[in-house]
Amino acid sequence: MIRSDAARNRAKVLAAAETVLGEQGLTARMDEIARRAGVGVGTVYRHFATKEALYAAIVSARVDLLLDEAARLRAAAEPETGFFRFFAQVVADAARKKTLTDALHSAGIDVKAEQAGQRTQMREALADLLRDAQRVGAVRLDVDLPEILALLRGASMAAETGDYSGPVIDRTLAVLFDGLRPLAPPA
Amino acid sequence: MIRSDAARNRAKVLAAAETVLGEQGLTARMDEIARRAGVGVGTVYRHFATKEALYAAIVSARVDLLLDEAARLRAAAEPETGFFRFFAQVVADAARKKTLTDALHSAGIDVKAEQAGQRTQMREALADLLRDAQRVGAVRLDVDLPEILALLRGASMAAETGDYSGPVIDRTLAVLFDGLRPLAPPA
DNA sequence: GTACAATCGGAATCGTCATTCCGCTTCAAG
DNA sequence: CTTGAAGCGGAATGACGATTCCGATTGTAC
Repeated sequence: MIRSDAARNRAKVLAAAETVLGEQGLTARMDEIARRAGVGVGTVYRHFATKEALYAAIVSARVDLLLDEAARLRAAAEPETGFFRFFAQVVADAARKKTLTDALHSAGIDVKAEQAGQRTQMREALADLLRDAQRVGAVRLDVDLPEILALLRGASMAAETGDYSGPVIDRTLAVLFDGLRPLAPPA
Repeated sequence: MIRSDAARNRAKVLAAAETVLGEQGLTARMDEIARRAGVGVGTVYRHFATKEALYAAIVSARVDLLLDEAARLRAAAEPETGFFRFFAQVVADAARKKTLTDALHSAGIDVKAEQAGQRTQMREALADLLRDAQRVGAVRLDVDLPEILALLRGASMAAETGDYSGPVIDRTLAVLFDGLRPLAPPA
């Protein structure tokens, strides 16, 4: 039987962590997270073995949501827009909260099995959407997944760190998307 | 009179720091820098008050080089290509070494006066090159500096953190540049 | 060659967290 | 209502590194 207070506290910790990590990223202190959850540090550690584990739990949940969104877009069978919508979705998500997945990664912190799996899934989801879009001529044929990943990462990181207004993000994406469309009929 | 050994050591420290910080970024330890410079930590501190100061000195030098390049491109009076060349130059520089300017910034470390000045200069250099390119129709008119900065930051950060091969970077930039070109004559 | 100030090197210090520990409290089964 | 187990709070611990300190060196001026 799971104690009711334990469940409640776990939820409070997750919520607080999502907020604090979203605001301060990896530099946030465990004390701060505990404080905002209205709980002692010990309690945080009872639920999550380590700062990294707590972080992973949060990121993982967000990635799952994005993967769902990808599946939904794919099912909608609108290959002309699905890819672009998903791309925009990811960037919007990054803008909302500091994910710092890349910071984590570049900091050399090991990517755990679960995360590796998600990474693969994300990659596949993008590849699928991209292929669909290319099939119907919505995206030029001479781009491949690596370029897409680079563009998506770049856009996400910029959105994450910078302090851009919505309109700027929209215009930035517009430029990117135009670049991805098929070239005008060559001379 | 500046002692000859002091000058020599300062140079050694700078060189080592450029290498080490370039490889490991901000997480590099002062001991490591000292060791690679073949010098004691105390010596490092005699020349640079703080890790941040050392870091700033290096970044500052690199930015100056980029600013020179911008001026040179502007003087070359080839408005069609200057902007694009500079953009590619910055990204290539980021790919070569971890600048981590943004990491620094997002870490909340104060930007000193000198750096603020360089930031402004960089901004102006880009604005100039952009204006020139737009004047001759090499870049679409509905993009402005903020979007350019977002794109440049995104591309640089992706290049910095990721492990992309040269060809991928080239294709990525190609997409970006195509997106920045004037739209094909509307229907 | 001598003297003195500028430098050195690197051990010791200090501060900052993540993580651990443990006596106290609270839940829920009987 | 009683009791044992699970959970709690938060002080204490431990590691890691930046920065400081100071006796030993070394460069330069005279």
